[in-house]
Amino acid sequence: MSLTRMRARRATINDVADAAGLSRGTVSRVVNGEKYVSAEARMAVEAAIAQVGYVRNTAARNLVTQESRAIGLIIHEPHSLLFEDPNIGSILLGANEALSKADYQLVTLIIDSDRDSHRVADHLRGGLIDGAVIVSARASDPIAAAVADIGLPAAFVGHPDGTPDLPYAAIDNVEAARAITSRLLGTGRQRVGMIASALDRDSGQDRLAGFRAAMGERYDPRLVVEYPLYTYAAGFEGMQKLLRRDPSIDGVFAASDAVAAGAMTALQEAGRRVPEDVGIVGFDDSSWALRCRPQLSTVRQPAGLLGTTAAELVLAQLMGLPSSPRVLETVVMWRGSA
Amino acid sequence: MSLTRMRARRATINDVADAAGLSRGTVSRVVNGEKYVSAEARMAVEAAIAQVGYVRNTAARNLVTQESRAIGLIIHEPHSLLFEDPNIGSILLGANEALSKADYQLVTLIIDSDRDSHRVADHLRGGLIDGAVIVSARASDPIAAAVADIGLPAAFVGHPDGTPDLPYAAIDNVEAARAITSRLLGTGRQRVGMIASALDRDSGQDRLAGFRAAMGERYDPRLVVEYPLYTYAAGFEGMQKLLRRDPSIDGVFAASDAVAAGAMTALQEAGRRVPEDVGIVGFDDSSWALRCRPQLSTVRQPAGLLGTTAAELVLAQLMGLPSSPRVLETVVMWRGSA
DNA sequence: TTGTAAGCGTTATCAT
DNA sequence: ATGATAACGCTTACAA
Repeated sequence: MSLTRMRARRATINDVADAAGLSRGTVSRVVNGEKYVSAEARMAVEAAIAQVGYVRNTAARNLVTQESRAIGLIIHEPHSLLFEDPNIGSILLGANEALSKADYQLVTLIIDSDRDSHRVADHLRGGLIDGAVIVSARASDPIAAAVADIGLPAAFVGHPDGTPDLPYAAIDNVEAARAITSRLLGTGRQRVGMIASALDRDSGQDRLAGFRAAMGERYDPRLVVEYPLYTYAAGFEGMQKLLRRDPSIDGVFAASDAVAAGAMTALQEAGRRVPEDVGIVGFDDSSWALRCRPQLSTVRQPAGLLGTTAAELVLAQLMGLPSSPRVLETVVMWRGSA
Repeated sequence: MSLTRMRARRATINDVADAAGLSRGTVSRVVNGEKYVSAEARMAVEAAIAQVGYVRNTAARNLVTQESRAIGLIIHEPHSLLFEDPNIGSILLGANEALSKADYQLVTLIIDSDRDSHRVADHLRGGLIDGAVIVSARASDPIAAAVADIGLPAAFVGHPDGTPDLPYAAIDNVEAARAITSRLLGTGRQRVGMIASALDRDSGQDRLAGFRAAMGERYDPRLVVEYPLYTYAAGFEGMQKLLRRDPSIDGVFAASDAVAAGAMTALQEAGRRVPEDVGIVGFDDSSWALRCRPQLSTVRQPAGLLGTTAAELVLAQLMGLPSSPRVLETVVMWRGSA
């Protein structure tokens, strides 16, 4: 006595062909909307499809066509950033939009452990994906190797150094940081510091470098504090530390809006007025910026466009076109916080 | 004259077999780490693999094994929520953790247009995925149909009604809303209102129902305002509206922490002290809660666990185990805002 | 322990 | 316009 199978075998193209009294070839042509099928054949096939409940097996199709029409987007962020950083959502949506338009499926793969890292690398190698957009890769992890391994068309968002020679979509963090710091200086501040973050990433390093460049002679390492992540908490603690180090501080560049928001809270709790007593500027022009009171002066980073551009970079490679790095414009948004 | 092909054909298992002087079968056994291969054969194969640069084609493998060891996570959120709602990141990470442990690859599919909706549905149907976790499906969209179509093992996060009879991982929004509203009432407030949101979703409806239940006789529809999204902006505007409607309002339940944060800002700009003049409570215990001054009293929603549980629900189905809805505990976090 | 060969469900080429 | 038939790259009985 045997148990009844719960789920019936999926109908194949053969079942359709049989039901329609036609060949597999014809069925395939109908399914793919090709020319050269008679109206009657088409109708017969369509009826048969409905009758047997056929849906095409994409895996089999991919095997023969040698493409998947899917692009991976790999996110490798520290746990907390997935929550705090609004850019990443915009990047995702931007990439999705570009790919959707080209009729590619975006599949997002997240890396949150070594195990993930290897599994994702295998996924890339396996031919399940035609290309990849890589958000914040670590130079060391297996992803870069996998991409190189099989010459997978890929592009970075951002521009970590030490990574393979791939096209990227990025902004000029040093120039943008220099610009907003100069503007802050332009309000007449005498003692300006920075809450730097994520120095293990190119963006973190570059923003610090830009700050330093703008400060020139006035740069004082004692007025710079460093935190590993672009978080509200980093800003809050960082500002308290700066205040302790030099109570006369009257300006601060925070490495991101989240950091700036934390700093503003710390400042206000310490009884300093913003922007009268201390001016504060951020980076990103994320939703944080408008939420602060006063609203944040910051650098607008075109997060969505970064995603879109990176996606287009891999699309270009897929079409055999040359694709080279693209650096996008940023603009200083001057509001009430400085 | 013909152009040189840029990328060489990928090595197949046949190439390895040839290079090693062994059969495909043996190579396959080595690759899959099976028993019954001699040490010398294994070494020869490994050498050959390295020599020809072989990586197995997963699509082909999936075709024959009839599984992909991948689970889709479908996110269908209005644009803005992907940025404002921190829960979704937690859900993602939670699901990923559970699947990673079971050696499944989580692939996140996002839906941001009708076009996406259909493409994703095809992706599900195509056999590229063994199961799906669905975050906030609309009852109407093609996803539910696709899942039903082929009987794909799936589970919801949350519990939209009108959706097919699938297991889900959710919290009891009405009970939780009732609980925190009661607590707010317990502080002696006389005029308490609500900023309701997302009434097109089960969570939005249920939170309103819970509020209403807690208010009983005291429920006054004039003290309830509604907004489509759980956003800071909704809270800000909603609070202003409530204040206009009844300046004597002294308590408010916001449908989410983001909403509560907006409300708090509006209150403070209007010169009301929190919690002295008006008490405010939120929902989620997201990172917003600790960011507010005073910190938010709110309902802790175990977002990560929701993701984990939903993932386990589909894993169970994959193993042929029964899987039934699971409702997770929430707890009231009482802090300074009321 | 290893080799052989039959699929997995498609698409694509070539006759007809 | 349609039908055979050969791939696509792999796993897996079954035989040896």
